[in-house]
Amino acid sequence: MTAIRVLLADDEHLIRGAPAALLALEDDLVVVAEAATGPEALAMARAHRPDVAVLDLEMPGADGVSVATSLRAELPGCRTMIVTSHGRPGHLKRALTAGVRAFVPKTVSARQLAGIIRTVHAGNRYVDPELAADAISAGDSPLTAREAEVLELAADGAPVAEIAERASLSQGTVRNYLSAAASKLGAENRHAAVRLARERGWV
Amino acid sequence: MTAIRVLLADDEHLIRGAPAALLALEDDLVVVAEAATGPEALAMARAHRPDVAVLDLEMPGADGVSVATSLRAELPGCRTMIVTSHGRPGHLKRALTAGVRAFVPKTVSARQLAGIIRTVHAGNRYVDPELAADAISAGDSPLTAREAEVLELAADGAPVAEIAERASLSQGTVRNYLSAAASKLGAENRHAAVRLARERGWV
DNA sequence: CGCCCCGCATGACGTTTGTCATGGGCAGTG
DNA sequence: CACTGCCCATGACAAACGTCATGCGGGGCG
Repeated sequence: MTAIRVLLADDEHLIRGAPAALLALEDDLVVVAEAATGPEALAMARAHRPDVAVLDLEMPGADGVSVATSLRAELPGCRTMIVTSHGRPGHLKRALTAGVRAFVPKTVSARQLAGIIRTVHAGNRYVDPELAADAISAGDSPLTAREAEVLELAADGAPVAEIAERASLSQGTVRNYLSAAASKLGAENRHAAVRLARERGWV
Repeated sequence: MTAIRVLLADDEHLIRGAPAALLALEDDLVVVAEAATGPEALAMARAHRPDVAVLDLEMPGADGVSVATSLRAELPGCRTMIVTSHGRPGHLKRALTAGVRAFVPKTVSARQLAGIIRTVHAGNRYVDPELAADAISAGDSPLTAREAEVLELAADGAPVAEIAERASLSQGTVRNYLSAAASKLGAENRHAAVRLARERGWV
């Protein structure tokens, strides 16, 4: 049996260090490449053609999900999985629709991670039960496309006038969307709405 | 020479896994305890009396700095150091004034971490050069105590009325502080101010 | 001591925002 | 084709917000 070839992409070097521990215990895994940024991960994947790519969700350059989509197009044989510290429900959904095979919080142990890598390599999927429950209970985003767009422009606390200009909309319209979004999310005002949408991964 | 006794506290299991790799390479370090939350870290420290405590900044229960202050009071012989993914200048300052001996980003390798642990155990300090530069250029918080307090209450987008009640202040006063804070930070409104203050670690 | 500066606190005033009613255009569905 | 839901826009009114003038009290300085 030939070993599973793994690509590790994470800007936190300590996390990339974990597989060293992994290798000491598991002899059917081999780390063929490491990367600290999104673009670097892509380049490494092209060069080394891993069986499984383990991607951090938050990386400089490009986030894990977008790397996964690129990878899916370029290297269909390569399975991808995401690890993250912040398990937002929306991110999980985005990842799964991007064809990611596993979604794992960084709270797992190296041993568990090894198991999940094997699961993924065997063609199966894995999602952390906790995160899955959150995602299901949180449900889908109730926001329309425009509402989400406007809410995103409001994310850094910009005044309505600026948002209206950047979205090429009337101020009244912007206020309407913001109001609609806030009420759909059960928020008192748009800023609280932004916060909630962020928490659920809808922005 | 007897080995350095280390406590590891981090909710991300993968990070705690790194020292396993470390142990394979370094024979003068021994991990005597691990913890995933703030309170757990304290309990473990009391039970095992480590030489050096390596604490994550963001943990459930209590953050690394508050654990460090408690530790300093209870186990003066124990040196503390902080590791973190998000290197905010303000956090570094808070940590140092709390008597923490080292402040390190998670981008370091396990080998570097080992070196820093030795440095700390020898009685020296270490701060990541990058973070130090940021902290110096960012400077001190220009906010007065009340301004910071009110800004913090405004952090989740609450309306002024609620903030006023929670701070036992008049609404006008709250608006004043918020306005002052925003202008000091160069922000257009309080929400942008909150965002900026967060980035700099001043809240 | 008298002085001034700064932090703290408040109410008043004009502006921005949230909300609601209303209406037209446009796509998808039964 | 009628219907429904989304998008875009407008105007009006009340509530929330930002800014200013003002006043009080304590610490540093001449």
